[in-house]
Amino acid sequence: MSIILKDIAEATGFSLNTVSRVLRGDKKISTKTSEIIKSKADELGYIPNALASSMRNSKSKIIGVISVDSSNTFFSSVIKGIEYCASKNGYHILLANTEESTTKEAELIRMFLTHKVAGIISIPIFDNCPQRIQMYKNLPIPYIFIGRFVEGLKNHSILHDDYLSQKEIVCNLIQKGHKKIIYISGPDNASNSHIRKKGFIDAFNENGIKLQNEYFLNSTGHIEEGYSLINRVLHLGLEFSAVVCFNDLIAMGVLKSLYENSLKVPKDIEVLGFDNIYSSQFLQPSLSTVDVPKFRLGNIAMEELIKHIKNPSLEYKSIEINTRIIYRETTNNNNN
Amino acid sequence: MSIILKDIAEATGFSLNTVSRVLRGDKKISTKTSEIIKSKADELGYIPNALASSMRNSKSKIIGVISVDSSNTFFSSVIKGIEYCASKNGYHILLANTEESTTKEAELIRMFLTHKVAGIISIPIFDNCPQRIQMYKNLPIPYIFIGRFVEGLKNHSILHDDYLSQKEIVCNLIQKGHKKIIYISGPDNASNSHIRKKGFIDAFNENGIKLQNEYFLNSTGHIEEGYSLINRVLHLGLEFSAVVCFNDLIAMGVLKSLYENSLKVPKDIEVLGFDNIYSSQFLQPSLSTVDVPKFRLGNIAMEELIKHIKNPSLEYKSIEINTRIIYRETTNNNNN
DNA sequence: TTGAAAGCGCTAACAT
DNA sequence: ATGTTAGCGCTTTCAA
Repeated sequence: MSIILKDIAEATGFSLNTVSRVLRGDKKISTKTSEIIKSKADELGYIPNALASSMRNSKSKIIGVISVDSSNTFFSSVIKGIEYCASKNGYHILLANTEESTTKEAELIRMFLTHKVAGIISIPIFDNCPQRIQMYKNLPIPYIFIGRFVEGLKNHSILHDDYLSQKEIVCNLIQKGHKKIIYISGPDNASNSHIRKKGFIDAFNENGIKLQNEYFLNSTGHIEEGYSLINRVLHLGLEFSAVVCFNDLIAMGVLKSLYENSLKVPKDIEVLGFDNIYSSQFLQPSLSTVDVPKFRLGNIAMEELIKHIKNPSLEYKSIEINTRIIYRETTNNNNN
Repeated sequence: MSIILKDIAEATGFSLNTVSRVLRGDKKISTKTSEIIKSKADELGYIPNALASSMRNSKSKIIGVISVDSSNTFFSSVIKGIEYCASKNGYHILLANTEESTTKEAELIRMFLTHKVAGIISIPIFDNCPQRIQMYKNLPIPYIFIGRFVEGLKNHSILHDDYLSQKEIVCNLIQKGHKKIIYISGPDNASNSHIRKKGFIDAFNENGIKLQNEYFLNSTGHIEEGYSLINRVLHLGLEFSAVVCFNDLIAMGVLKSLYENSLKVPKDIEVLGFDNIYSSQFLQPSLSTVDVPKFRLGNIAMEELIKHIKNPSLEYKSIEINTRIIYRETTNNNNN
C-alpha cells in the first residue's frame, strides 16, 4: 500500500539504510546518491512514518496540551500562542480539555505519556490534591504550567502578574472615593482567582477600609453570572458604586445588568474587568480592564518547554509576565 | 527505564503475549491470570506505548484537526465540539492552524499522514486550487469538512444553512421598508461568505429592489473592520437604515461605530449579525443574529468521521444543519 | 561513502 | 488458556 523506505531502496538499488540517511539529511552521502534517492522518493510519493521513527529513536515532535476549556476565549488565545510557537519549531499539539475534572486531568497526563509526547503544557486545575502534584513530579518528560501555579512546582510556571494590577485598580477606585465596591471572584479551582481576590482585599486593608462580606460575590467566571449576580444584589437593594470583576466575561454580564437597570456606567457605577479579551475594547462602553498577554503567554510557555526538551537537565525557573491596566470607558479617568 | 510488557511477563512468569492480551482485554484468559497480571502492571506503573501498538496494528486513536484560526471564537466552539466527541469515543485531537495559507494546509495534511492519524477534520480554506482538492481526494484515510464545502467533495461536508437565513433576514428588513441596507461581507476564502452574500442579493432581487455597489463592503470578518468600515461610510455621507453583517464580530464593530456617531440602534439603524457567538446576547443592545450550532457542528463532524473510520466503505453524505434567526435588540421586532 | 544486522514495544498468527 | 515467532517501518550501531 503505502510507500516505505524499502520501496525506495529497491527502486534505486541503494540500501534501505542509505535511503534513510538521505531522507533525514544525514551527512556523508554523495550529492549524486542523495539526488537520485530524493527524486525517487518524490516520484513515489513517499510519506515518512513518524511512529516508526519515534519508536526507534524515542524522539517525538508532539506536545500534549491540557486546558480546562479550549473554547473559553482566554484559553483559546493562549492555545493559539502555543500552537503558533510549536508549529514554528516543527512541533505539533495534542489538545485536550479537562472540563474542570481532576480525574480527567490525570487521565490526560497518562494518555500523553502513552502517546510518548515530548513534553506537556498544562493549564492545571487548582487543587492541592497531593496525588496530582505527585503525578506531575513523576513525569519523565518536561512540563510547563501556564497562568496558574501548582503548589511545590512553582518553577514550572509561566505566570502573569495578577496581584499588583488587581490591587492597583482597587486602590485607584478607593482614591476616587469609592468605599462600596463589589468584587465578583472567579472559580476556586484557578490559582489566580485567589491571587486577584487577595489583591482586592489588600487594597482595602492598606487603605484602612473595612471589608463587608456582602460585597463579595462568587462566580465561576462566566458572563451569565455577572449578569445574574448584579441583578440579584440590585434586587436586594445593596448599595455600591463600583464593580470589580475577576474577568472581562463577568464584566460583560455586569454591564448588561446595569444597563437594563438604568444605571449609567461609569457615571453611577464604575466597572472593571480583567484579561482584556478581544471584544472588550468594542463593548459599549468599552471596558476598563487589565491586559494579560495571552498569545505571548502561550508562546513563552512553548519556547521554555522546547528549551527543556532540548536540554533535559536545564533548571526550571518561574517566569512572571507583566500585565498592564487599561482604563477605557467603564471608569472615570479624569485623574489618569 | 520505563516498564514494558516484557517486564510484567518476567515478573509474573507468564509470556509476553499473555500479558499483552490481558492488558488489551482480550477474551480467553482465565480470571486468575488476568488479575495477577493486571495487579502487577498497576504495581509496576505500566504505561502502554501507543506508538508501538499503532505501528503493529496500524490503528490510531488520533484525529487531525485543521482550522484557519483556533482562537476565533466561532472555530474554538466548533473545535470544542470536536474534542468533546473525540474524547468521549477514546480519540484525541492533533490541532493545527493554517493561518489562511493554502501551503500550510497542504503541509498539515502531509504531517497528519506522517503521524498516521485515523482521520482528518478540516475547516478548509476556500479556493478551488485543484492540487489541494486532489490532495484531499487522494487521502487514504477518512476526512470531513466543517462549515464550508470544497468543490467536488460536497459529500464530505457538514454544512449549516447560510443561504435561507441570510435571505430571510434581509426580506424581513425589506418588508419593514428598508431599501438602503449595507452588507458587510466576509473573507473570500470561506465558502459561506459567498453563500450568505448570495442570500442577501437574492432577497433584493426577489423583492425587485435595485442593488447599489456602494452598499457592499468587504471585510475579512474581524471586529475592527466593522468599526472602521461604518466609520468610513458615515464619513462619506452614505445613507442607510440597516446593516447586515457576515458575522457577529463585524456587527460588534458596527454597533460601536454607530454608538460613537450617536446613531441609535435599532431606532435609526437596525443591525444584524450571523453566528450567534457567546457574547452576542450580552451586548448592549443585544445582537439580533442567526444561531449556528457551533458545538454541535463539531460534534456531528466527529461522529461522522468515526463512522467512516469504523467502516471505511461507508458512503459519504453531505449533512446540512439548520440555523435559526434570533431577533434581539438590534432590530425592531414589532411584527414578529 | 555505503551496507548489513539488530531492535524499539507491541500484536497477530500460529502453535500447543 | 497460554506460549512462540515474526514483523510493523524506522534508526542506530558496526563493519566494509
